[in-house]
Amino acid sequence: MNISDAAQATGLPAKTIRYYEEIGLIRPDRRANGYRDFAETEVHKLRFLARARALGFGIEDCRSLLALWEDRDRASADVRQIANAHLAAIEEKITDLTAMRDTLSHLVQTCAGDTRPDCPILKNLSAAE
Amino acid sequence: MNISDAAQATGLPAKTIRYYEEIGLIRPDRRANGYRDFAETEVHKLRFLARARALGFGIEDCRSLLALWEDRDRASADVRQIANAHLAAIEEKITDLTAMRDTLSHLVQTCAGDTRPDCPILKNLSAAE
DNA sequence: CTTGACCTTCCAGCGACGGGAAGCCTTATG
DNA sequence: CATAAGGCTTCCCGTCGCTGGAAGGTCAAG
Repeated sequence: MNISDAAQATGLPAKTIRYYEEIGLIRPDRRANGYRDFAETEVHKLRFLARARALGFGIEDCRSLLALWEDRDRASADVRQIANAHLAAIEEKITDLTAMRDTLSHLVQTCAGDTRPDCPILKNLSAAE
Repeated sequence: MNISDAAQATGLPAKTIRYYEEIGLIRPDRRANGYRDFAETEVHKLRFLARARALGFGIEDCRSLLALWEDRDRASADVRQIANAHLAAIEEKITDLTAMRDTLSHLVQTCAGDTRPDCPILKNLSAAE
């Protein structure tokens, strides 16, 4: 299986797949001509990675999760701990973004948005009380 | 006013202030010895930038907002348009993060988190249905 | 005069890729 | 069999907004 087929099968760009190999997340075989040759197990790993990334896990978390996935003697507590920490980080981001959204949406609503220069948005940026 | 005083006055790290000068957001004076000398107007700009960044505006947005701020003939519509676009981007991020959080929090709750290897989190990553 | 705290510039790195160049390999067509 | 198109390879630079650190000049206190 060539890289473009693996890309098609996983939804990941070929560039990303090469990058994952470079940083040691996957280890596809090589043919005599130097082309990567993706076995089904590597494709499966790529799909795993794609889903973990879609849930926002960072690369190092993905590396850990992948290792746990391949370890049949893992403790689910280890997986849960990673997921839990990530969940907390996401919730913090949501909190921050929500605060920004509330402030901004209030400012946008109070701004006339016409040709006059008077603007509560700039006023707020200029001197938040 | 030296850079560390400006940093103190604005809450921005000195490194960040130097960076803002490098990319042309501010233009502090220089003394004979090469030290930057921050007038009150530059400090004011820095405070403006700090607040805009805290609301999540990107550097280029900050540049535009700063230009509008200094333009007494601006139209508030221009300010509002930038803020509105940014608001939409934030809301999209919140939507994405919320979806991640919902999925993750469900998975974390259904994972026993003990010494057994069985784990719905890995199961989900392995094959989301 | 020395010490230590400033200040300066420059260079490298973060995360997770993406763009594009230069060059080899394969496949389809004339 | 030659050629063209497309796929594959590696390599290097750019993204965004800083942050850390090195090497060296400057200043104020004792």
